[in-house]
Amino acid sequence: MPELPEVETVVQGLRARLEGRRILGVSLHQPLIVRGDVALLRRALPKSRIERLERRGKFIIVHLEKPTSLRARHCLIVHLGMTGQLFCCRPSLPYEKHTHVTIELETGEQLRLRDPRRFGRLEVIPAARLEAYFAHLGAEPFEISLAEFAARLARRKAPIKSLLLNQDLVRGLGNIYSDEALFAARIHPALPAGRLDVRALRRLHRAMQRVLRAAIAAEGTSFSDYVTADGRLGRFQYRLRVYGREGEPCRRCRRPIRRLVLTGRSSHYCPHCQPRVRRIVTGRH
DNA sequence: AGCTCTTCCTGAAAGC
DNA sequence: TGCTTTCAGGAAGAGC
Repeated sequence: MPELPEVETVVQGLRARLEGRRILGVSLHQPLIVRGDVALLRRALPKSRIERLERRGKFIIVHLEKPTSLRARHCLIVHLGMTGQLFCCRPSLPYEKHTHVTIELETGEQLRLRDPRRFGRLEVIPAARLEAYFAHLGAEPFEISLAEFAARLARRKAPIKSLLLNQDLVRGLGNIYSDEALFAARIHPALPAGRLDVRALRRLHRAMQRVLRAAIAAEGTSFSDYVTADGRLGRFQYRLRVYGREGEPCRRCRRPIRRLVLTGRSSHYCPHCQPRVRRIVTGRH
């Protein structure tokens, strides 16, 4: 599942092959992957030059220079959903199933978007609408201060795990890195966020940044479909402490990792290393 | 406003 | 063995 480290790895890998290059054309094999104005996408991409790539949370933003055929600058926005792959390849590479979009580049290469589960999206918007488009998104995990992080979680009653997944607070964490950050900070995923004390908040703020940096250094976690921009696998799956390890021994205390469901998402944790500091009323049982 | 549930989609895994 | 059912999850939108 592409989360911040996977998206960052893809963006870094694509920069050298895309920035400064011109787009020749675009083919939509599965138009349903496109959100918003499909006609605009078909108009804006051909003949545009790619100025630069940017990541915001789990979104990829391709900034396009203004082609002579259009009045304004535009941006291509890509979200990889949970099985999306965005990669450069030679045109001779056979089309894999679920390849939805092909973008032809002046270099002779192709930029392809493949996404078996189709939770991803592709959209072109005028550059002037970019900030409004992302207005709801929370802060970057590497930019948010501890004070701001604490303020956003204060008095919230939802489980801390659920709020880490909420992109409006902090952007970029998904199920894997939320679980890993909570383990590293020794915080139980079901704990209401507002009950975290200052020390727990500091541990979580640090753990979140440390886990994400380590995952970026390892080029992400290849758990299901994720590959880098060159089609290689990430390496962080070998360093996961709790995610996907239900029943296996905790790497710290050797007790079995458990799994519980919070707001429809599985949470992996160690009951011993991540104790409930106070009794939680869950409303279940 | 805050929180939870549902929906979209496919393939792998579990169940019978 | 082979078919059917269940499950996984990001984020938008509905509902409470």
